[in-house]
Formats: sequence, C-alpha cells, structure tokens
Amino acid sequence: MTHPSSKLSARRKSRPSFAPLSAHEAELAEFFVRMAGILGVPRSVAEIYSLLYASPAAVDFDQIQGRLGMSKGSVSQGLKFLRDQGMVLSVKPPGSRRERWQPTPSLAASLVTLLRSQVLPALEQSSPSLDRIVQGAQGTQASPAVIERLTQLRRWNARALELFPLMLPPPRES
Amino acid sequence: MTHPSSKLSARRKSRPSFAPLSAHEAELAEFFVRMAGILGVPRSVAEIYSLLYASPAAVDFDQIQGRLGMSKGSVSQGLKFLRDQGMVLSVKPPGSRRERWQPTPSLAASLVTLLRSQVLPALEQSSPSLDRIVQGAQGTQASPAVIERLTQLRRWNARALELFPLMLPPPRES
DNA sequence: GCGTATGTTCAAAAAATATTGAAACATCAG
DNA sequence: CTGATGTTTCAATATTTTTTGAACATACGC
Repeated sequence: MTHPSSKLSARRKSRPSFAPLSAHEAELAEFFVRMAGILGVPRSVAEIYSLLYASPAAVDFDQIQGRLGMSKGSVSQGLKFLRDQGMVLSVKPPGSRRERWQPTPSLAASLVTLLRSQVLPALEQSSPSLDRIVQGAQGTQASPAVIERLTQLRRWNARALELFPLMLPPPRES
Repeated sequence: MTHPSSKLSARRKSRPSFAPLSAHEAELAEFFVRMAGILGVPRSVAEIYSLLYASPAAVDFDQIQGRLGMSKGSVSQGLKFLRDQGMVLSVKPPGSRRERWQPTPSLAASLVTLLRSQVLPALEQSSPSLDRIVQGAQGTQASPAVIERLTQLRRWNARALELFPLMLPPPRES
C-alpha cells in the first residue's frame, strides 16, 4: 500500500515490485556468500552471482536490484567485478536497451580465474623480493637453517608461478 | 636517553630496546602479509610468523612485541592463532618462565591445515543446505538447466568434503 | 606461600571494507 | 538530434575487522 499503484496495468511506470528471494534462493545465496568469504569476495557480489545461478533465464539490472534489495551502486559494482572475472555474461535482447545477465557456463573455470587473479599478482610481486632476500641472507651472516627456509620459499614461489598459467587459458581481452 | 639506563648491565629492568626489522626482514614480512591477505589472515599474524621464519633461533614474546612494535594484545592473539593452526611451536628453556617460539618445521603442512580450517567448516555447513536446495528444485517447477547446475554444485561439495580429510592427518589435540 | 614476571582477555578506538544514493555520464529509440 | 532510459562513479555513510592497552589471571622461582 505504499503507492496508490492504480489500475491493473499502470500507464508507463508501474513500479514493478520484485519478488523477494524464495527460501531456497536465500539458502543458496548463503552458501555462495560463505564460499566467497574465504576469498574475501564481498557478500553483495556473492548474492548477485547466486541469483543468476539459480535463475532459469538471464536477469536484468533492475531485477537484481529489486529482488536482492540492494542499491544501484552495489549492483553496478558487483556486476563489474563478476564481468571482470569472467564469471558472468550479458546478452542484450534486440530492441531493448537493457542488458540481461547470466552466469558463465563453467563455474569451475570461473573459480580458477578468480583464484588466479588473487594469487598471481602476489606471487609475481614477490619474486624479486624473494631473490633479494635470499641473496641478502647468503651474503651476510645468517644461520644455514634460515637460508635453507628462504631458499625453499623462493623455490615454491617459482614453481607456483610457472604452474599457474597452465591451469587455464589466459585472461580474456576487455 | 629516554631513561637514565645506567651502567652496563642495569640491575633489573633495563628496558631492553629491540632492533627494528632489517630491510630484508621487512621485505619478507610484506611477502607473508600479501599471501596471508588472500586467506584473510590479519597483518599482525603474518608479521609474527614472518619474524619467526627469518629468525635463526626461537623468539620470545617480548622480542616479538619489541621488534614488530605491536601491542601485547596483538602478540598474544597472533600467537594463539598460529598455535591453534599448528603453525608455531614453543619451547620453554628450563629455569626460565618465558616461552620461546619458532615456526613448525613444515610450512606446507601448516598451510594445508590453515586452508582446511577455513574451507572445511563452510563445506560441512553447506552440505545439508545443498541437499535441501536440490530437492526443492526437483520437487517444484524449475528449469532443467538450473536443476543441473545445482546438482553439480552438490556433487562438488560432496567430493571436496571427502577429498579434504585425505590431505593430511586430522587436527591435533589441544 | 608470596610477589612478581609472564601472558591473556576484552571493551573501546582505529583502520579497513563494503554499501548507499544522488549526480554525472552514455546510449539508443524515436 | 534529443530526451528518456540505463548504467557508472564516487563522496559520504555504515559495517566489519583489527589493534590497542589496561585490568585481570596464572604460575613459577624464590
């Protein structure tokens, strides 16, 4: 009763009023939120992905905002994140200006991409550091035990760096 | 000159004054901090671990606090976390009341434990949810595509759950 | 046993992160 | 072209997480 929403089909802008999540949709969202949390992905992003995941058809911006009850800003940023990670795709039905979103076919692939985007930069950034550190340790006084530890650390870093790119085709173009 | 710290070996409580981190120690700390960040482990914890990792001998509470310049509370909590994860060990030299800390021999094992402690609970908690969700989807109307997705999700969850415990011996007793 | 060196707890402060919403921007149907 | 629709941006706000520090517990050497 918030608006005098008028007759059956209001002329132009009937405030659409979106269904809140069903119990199962909400439970699935919690699942995704928990998993996302492990990698530090914000709740809003997980919720958006979850909604798309559980939807039979592609979903548009307003539906996402309406059904999840979140702000435009969050929806926009969330979709940007998911898009950048290659986790969602958009389809624009001809004659409409509105994009409709759906999850990328392979969740597994999406996860690897996500993981990589978190881990790879850290590994790369660390490589030269570790070299310096190991050299430093070798050069000056330093217990053999510590040198051994550091050397192993660098070995791991190198191995991870060469392994990662093999896991999946390189990031897409923008 | 803050204190009239007196002759060579002050009687009782010469404020020890700890060396700040060397450049290499600081750089290693940044490495650990970055990696820890991926799993949502706080900076202070990573710094503590890093210090122990780069130290030739076990380090005591006051040295950790002094060299890292952090509060007692943080050191205590950080050590508790690392201890609970089995990432550090303490040795108490006889005749002293003070514990001295060092990293657990295998960093790899420590990491697996850490990972598990983050992921396993989420997986376990999710299992019944996913069952309910899949059943719900099958019961009522729901696009075959969605049912397929959800079923696969549950399959993964189950597989991960049975795989994880194989990775290493179960958590230690307290 | 006592007294204090050693650590822990936890409420409050600080810092980091996430979300909102209104204004700016972009685009396309008409 | 142009105006309405659809989306992004970003400063302000809200929320969550981390750190601090002082009060509290513990136990060990004496």
